[in-house]
Amino acid sequence: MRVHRMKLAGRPITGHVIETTEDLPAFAAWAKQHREFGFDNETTSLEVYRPDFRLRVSQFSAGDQTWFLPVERHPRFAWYAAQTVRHAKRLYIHNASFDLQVADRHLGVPLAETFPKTIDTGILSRLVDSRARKEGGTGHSLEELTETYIDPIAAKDIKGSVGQQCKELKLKKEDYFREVSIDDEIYQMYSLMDPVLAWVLAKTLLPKVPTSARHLIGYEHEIARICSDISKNGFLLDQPYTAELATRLRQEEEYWLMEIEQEISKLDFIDPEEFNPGSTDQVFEALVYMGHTEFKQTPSGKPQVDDDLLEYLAGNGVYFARAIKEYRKAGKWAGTWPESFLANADEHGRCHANINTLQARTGRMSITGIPAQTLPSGDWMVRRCFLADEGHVMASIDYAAQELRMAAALSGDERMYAAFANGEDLHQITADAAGVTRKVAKMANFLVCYGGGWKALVEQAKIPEAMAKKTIAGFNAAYPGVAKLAKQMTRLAGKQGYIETITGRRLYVDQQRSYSAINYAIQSASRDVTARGLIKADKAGLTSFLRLPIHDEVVASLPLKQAPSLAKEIGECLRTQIRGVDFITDPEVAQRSWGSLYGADI
DNA sequence: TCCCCGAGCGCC
DNA sequence: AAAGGGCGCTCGGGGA
Repeated sequence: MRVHRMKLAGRPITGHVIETTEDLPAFAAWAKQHREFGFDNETTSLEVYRPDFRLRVSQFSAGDQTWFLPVERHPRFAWYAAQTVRHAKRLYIHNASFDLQVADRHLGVPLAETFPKTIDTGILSRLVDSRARKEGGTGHSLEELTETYIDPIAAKDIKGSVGQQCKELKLKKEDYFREVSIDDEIYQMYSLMDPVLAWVLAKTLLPKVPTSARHLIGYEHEIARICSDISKNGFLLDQPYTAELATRLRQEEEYWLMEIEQEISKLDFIDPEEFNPGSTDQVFEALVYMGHTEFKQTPSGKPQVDDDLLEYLAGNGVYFARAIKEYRKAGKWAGTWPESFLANADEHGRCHANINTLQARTGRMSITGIPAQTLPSGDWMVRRCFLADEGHVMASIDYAAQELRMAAALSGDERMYAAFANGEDLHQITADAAGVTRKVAKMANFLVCYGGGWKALVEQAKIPEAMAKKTIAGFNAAYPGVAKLAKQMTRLAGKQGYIETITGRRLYVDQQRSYSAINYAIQSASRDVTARGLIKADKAGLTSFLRLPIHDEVVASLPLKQAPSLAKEIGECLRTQIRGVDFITDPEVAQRSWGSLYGADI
């Protein structure tokens, strides 16, 4: 046994490092005396389901005592870690979705057993203040929370020591946790402190959750458990198709690169060998040499070379612009999607998305790993990479105009309410009121919910100022209740610095942008509509069919024969009513691939 | 060399 | 009066 004497906020902390099986009885005796533990794991990476992933250490703490079990050393260490997790009545964990999926997969303690007794400090932190640090909040990393709530010096030490060690060991940060020796003193002390911090943070944060949001604590843990189950399910990848797609896109990229070099070699000013078409600055320079002088500016004042500009130039016969556009697209598509899917797949060819259930400041979820919320929807080729399970077909269950319905529910606008109740076309109503096309009116409808104004509409719809102003005025005339709500919420946000959603969530709003309050209220409450739907679907025993939640949609893999009825059942679970407004869903069943919901024929 | 950030673009 | 909300990922560039 090795003992580390540490300090946190002036108080002594004793760290015990188990080295041999002879140390285990002391750990067992200590663990037996406690029912509440801070819990954490050190692993080789964050990708729990990759074949080369390993659990290295499990750490438990209670009060000022903390223990380090090097489970990679001996199966008995893992057994003791599993027993302690089982024996606990309460676990305090920072970002529990990760550690509990680790415990599920590598210690054999199922999510259904661990989640109900867990307090996740990541969840608490987001209920106290959902903002990232750069948005003016505390942030949500262990280091940031420690700095804010416990001990700034300890926080700095933690981060500093690992950073310094990386330099000393000549390791990149991403390699550190895999390569560092388990006997390393700094690694041990860093690891020993984490569960202590989770324990202290939990006790500190619990009373800081606003009263209105108290009831969300259990609810958010439930959602986190369901989404962990969905992550664990994984999404089957069509590996041959995906590999072929990646190759094809890289070939396209190569082709366009040669075309670009051709064009550049026509200029005397630039060496084609030196030219990098991925660099916005260099593309700008080349365009200037070619005689183009009109550029918009980016927010930081640099010349803007975006798709709009390239498209415009390509339309005017500038082949170089077209080549750059196609080159960019092919490279981005290959790298962001098919190649990353292949790299992410587990040994059964399944990709496990990492679902951050409270990522956005509005509480909206985000998904990494499979960046599911960013896949192209105008083209099926990327979604075609994913398949329903053997004997299954893909289904999508999405809400019809979820956010606009929320605008109706929150504002109580009679015209909007009636439009939904009677199945009228909301976009047409705005179009008629403003005397513009339905397409422009539709943009305006969404824009107003985003807190936007006529200027944004000019940009998006590419229409003259006067028409944009007329459209926004038309919207306000058609739905006066929404305009009134926007005004009210803006005023409230400006006055108290935050708003409270209909589910009780407190959302801080930047003073300079208090107009965004209405969007926060709509987006956040909409997120809770989907999240409540997930809970209902889970209670109905449908979680094993779910593959991804995507804002206002759930993607599922359903057994072929029961697919229509199961899709309908999921749809019923998601469906709800708020203040008399129906949140209806539209279940859709297609073929085997996700792409078949977007036009692919398989 | 590593890390962070802005620009750009994909989605809801 | 007007104010476009929320994400993830990649790349290049520049600072440490």
